[in-house]
Amino acid sequence: MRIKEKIKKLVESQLPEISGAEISSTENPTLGHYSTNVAMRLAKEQGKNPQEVGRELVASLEIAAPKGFFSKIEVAGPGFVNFYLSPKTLQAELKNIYKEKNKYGKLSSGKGKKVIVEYSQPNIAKKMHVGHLRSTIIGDALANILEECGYKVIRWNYLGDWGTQFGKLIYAYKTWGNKSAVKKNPIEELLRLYVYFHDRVKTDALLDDKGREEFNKLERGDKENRALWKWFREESLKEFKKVYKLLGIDFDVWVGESAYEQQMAPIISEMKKKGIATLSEGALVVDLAEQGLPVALVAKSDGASLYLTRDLASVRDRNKKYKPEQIIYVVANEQTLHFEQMFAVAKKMGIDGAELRHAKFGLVLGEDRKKLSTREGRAIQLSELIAKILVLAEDAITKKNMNLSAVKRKKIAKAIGIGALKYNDLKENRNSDIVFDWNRMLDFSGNSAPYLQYTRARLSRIIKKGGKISNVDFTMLDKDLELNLIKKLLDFPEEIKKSAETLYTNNLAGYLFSLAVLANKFYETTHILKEENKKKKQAYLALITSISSVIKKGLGLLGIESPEEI
RNA sequence: GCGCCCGUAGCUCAACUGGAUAGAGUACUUGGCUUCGAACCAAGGGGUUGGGGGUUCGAAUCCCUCCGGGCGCACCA
Repeated sequence: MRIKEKIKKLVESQLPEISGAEISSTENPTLGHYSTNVAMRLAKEQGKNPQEVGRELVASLEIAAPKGFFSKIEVAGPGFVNFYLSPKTLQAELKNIYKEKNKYGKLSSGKGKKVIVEYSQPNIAKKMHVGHLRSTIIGDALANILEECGYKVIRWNYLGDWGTQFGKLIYAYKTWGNKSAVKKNPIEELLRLYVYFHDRVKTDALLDDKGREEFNKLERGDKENRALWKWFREESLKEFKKVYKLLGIDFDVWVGESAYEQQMAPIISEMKKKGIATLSEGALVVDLAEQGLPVALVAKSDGASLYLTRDLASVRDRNKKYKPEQIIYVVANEQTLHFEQMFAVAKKMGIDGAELRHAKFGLVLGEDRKKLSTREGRAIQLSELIAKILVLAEDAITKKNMNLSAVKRKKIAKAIGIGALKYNDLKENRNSDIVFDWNRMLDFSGNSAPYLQYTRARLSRIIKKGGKISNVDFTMLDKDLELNLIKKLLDFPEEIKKSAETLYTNNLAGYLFSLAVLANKFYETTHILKEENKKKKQAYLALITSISSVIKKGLGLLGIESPEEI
């Protein structure tokens, strides 16, 4: 980023009339290392020929640029100005990167600021399924990335531990369930009851009212219902924590919707008092026509609270307690309207503080392109998915590497299997729906976590065998591939920054993959340990040390381990 | 019916948010292990970016329209 900033300042110094020259890092090295489109922008404004404007700019830049910094600046294509860094500049940059070691990539843009990332949000008394997986791993990665940018990140697991669903479950338990069955196999049994309830609703519409009734009792503090709720919640948490442990994911705050039930009455009366909420068909609603949104329901006609209302209470509470700069909700697309409404109501109520952002992601669909629903029992369970992938990973490792101890093999299987699972989601633009496909989840080749892990494991072996690195002469690295690798390393902080701003992870994943592709090319074409020129060998070792470190750190940001050997 | 998202190579997806010759993986064909770990590398074919129109130096990206898919739209979360 330093380099990019330098070029930006340089261009702006030559073009005082332009505000904010845009410099982009070029993908294709034949088009320079960096480029700018200011000449085209300027030409448009002034009605001039873009290439001519470009040539003028290049002429003045050549005088203004520090000597030897660029090897070439040229106008190309429709009027781009392309910058080619000199080998000297690249070598000097690598020297810095090498010195920074694992600190390289750390940014300070978020320093002194707090951000709450809310993710995972499993529902009590249900199993986590593939849908929760997306929120969990995207949220975890975003939290890591924001942390790398200097933010103090609060990882929040907002449990679905309140709502009518518990009324339904309690009704189902009281009607068809029994204590010993739940004790024996808590989650299985509760899930069975829940699915059974929804089956029965299809033929008996009155059941929905029964469920609401039980929830209402729960909300009013009915002792029996309270006890049941508490029991179900505890059993579920135990189950969730097992899954999180396997995924290597943890949270700072485990506060769910139930925490805000006390604040429902005051917040509802406040909305009434402020004239924001009005009665409609017995329920309390907020009109959002001005915002171009449908009416939002904030309290049911029986007085019971709703999701949206609890979310509002939570926003207010979070602002008060943590004073975050942002609250980021990592929640699926299907809830887009809910968040638009919630943000709009919050604004109307004058709840200010954190910027509220919905980092939405596409659904996981079945092979029939339909939503996988828990109610119909169609969802693939997370624990089942993880178990399967761990077995497969271990098989693959056994085939590749016979000499590992059982303990080591298990450990590596976890890194590979879980890594593949996570990377599979994180490499994609989170907006698109995903059609669930076992084969894709279990693919360990090509653009996948195991490819990156493998790349680093090979480099690690060389570094280990290469011995101590000292007195590195970076000018030894002068071949195209070597210089391209350095340029690629230079892009790392920029990719982290971009991910933090856009809340996307796919650019970072794609960056790591393209770095690994170059690294493997280098590996195949340059036999480092056999290099007879000692100075060259040292420089090669230093280069791959930096590459290995960036891959490790990049994967770490995505929540993926990269063991020294796999 | 209304709103939001999407449609790119056989399949799964990118494309720096309006930039250069639309790129990867996978599958397929071919070549490379006595050489730092072949979960790798090299080479090849594969496209009217769903159709049509518009905006401008420049469109997969923005606007209009049609076709196809997904998800929402008052007492679930």
